[in-house]
Amino acid sequence: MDVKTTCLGVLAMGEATGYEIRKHFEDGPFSHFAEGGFGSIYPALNRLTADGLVECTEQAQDKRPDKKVYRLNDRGFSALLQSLERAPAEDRYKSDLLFMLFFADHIPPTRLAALIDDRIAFYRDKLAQMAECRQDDAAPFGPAFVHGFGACVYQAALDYLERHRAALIDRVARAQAADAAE
Amino acid sequence: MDVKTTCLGVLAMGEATGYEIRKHFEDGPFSHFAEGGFGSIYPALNRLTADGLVECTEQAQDKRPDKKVYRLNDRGFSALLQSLERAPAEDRYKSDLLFMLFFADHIPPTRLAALIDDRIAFYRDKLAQMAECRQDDAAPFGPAFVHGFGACVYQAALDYLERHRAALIDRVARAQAADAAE
DNA sequence: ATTTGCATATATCAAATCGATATATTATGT
DNA sequence: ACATAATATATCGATTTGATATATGCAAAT
Repeated sequence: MDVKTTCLGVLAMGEATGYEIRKHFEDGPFSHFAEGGFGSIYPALNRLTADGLVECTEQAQDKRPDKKVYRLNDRGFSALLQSLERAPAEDRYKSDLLFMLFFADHIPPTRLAALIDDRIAFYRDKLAQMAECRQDDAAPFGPAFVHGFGACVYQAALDYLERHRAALIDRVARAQAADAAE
Repeated sequence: MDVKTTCLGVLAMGEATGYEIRKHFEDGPFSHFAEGGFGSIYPALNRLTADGLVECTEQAQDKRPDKKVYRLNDRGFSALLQSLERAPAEDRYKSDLLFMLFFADHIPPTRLAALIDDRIAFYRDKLAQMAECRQDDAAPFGPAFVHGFGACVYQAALDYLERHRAALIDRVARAQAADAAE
């Protein structure tokens, strides 16, 4: 599922600029499972336009760069539906924090605490933010299902960190103290 | 955290070939939070060798390509510890399946069921596999903490799919039937 | 009996993506 | 007064992905 396809997905929810698509990847309902920076979004939109899957209207703005508003057309919507027929690739998860915590035994306990606390705060924020945006009843079921999945997984991650934080820090502190004493 | 650093991480657990590092990314204790194919691992190992962070011993094999066994040296270990001091990047999660399920309302219920069932089977396998590899008591705490985190999150994802599978499929089926009837 | 596929191993390369930077203006916070 | 964030597009080197090439042994299915 490349950036072109995820852009089609965002545009299926309504017209948007490249800048707005980026925001959807960061904050919106796509943020839990899609990604993409400007460096991939803008070329993708150019390509989609050239391939005739989206249409672009330039809107001049006072004291701002021109907006390029992209809109999905019928061929674009078909392309999106086709992408839903292919077998999904495996999920991909990458976490610097978990890599670091794997080597927790080599990290000072105070830093360990700071790292975990930051992530706890992050998950709390995320969950609070997600709790706010409840859907209206007429909404389609897909987005609600995916939203619920994201919330559920974030909650599990948060709970785990809160439940095991103290034990990890305590054990590492003891081990390091014993090691220093030799 | 680039592939060079994650390779250092794997090599900190013991010497390995590029091929074996790949397997660690796929199955081993790093698989929940690190990634990398041959196309990034082999260049990374060449680079690490050139930079003097790892050492390489070629082992000729009968009827097999030569093995290149890589081993972390002191400078390499220092580099790994230094990477633990930097601020971790945000986690990155990408899921084709969730993208597709976001548009569940456009997917036939039978396919929806197949997609979800496949993922349920995947999570069950993964969790069974993870349950097997228990650690010995003398092991460092970091790997156990990260292992527990992974298991906890996978379990939450599995539970969610099992609990909400039927409702999603049922609702989508009704909506599509109503839509077809017009 | 034979083909198909998987495991062992390294390597390369085009295409895709990332991450930082450039440009320009306004609004907001310190 | 000054710095930072937000709005908006664009580029570009560096990194990563995903597919393919090469070579062989072994096991399982046809």
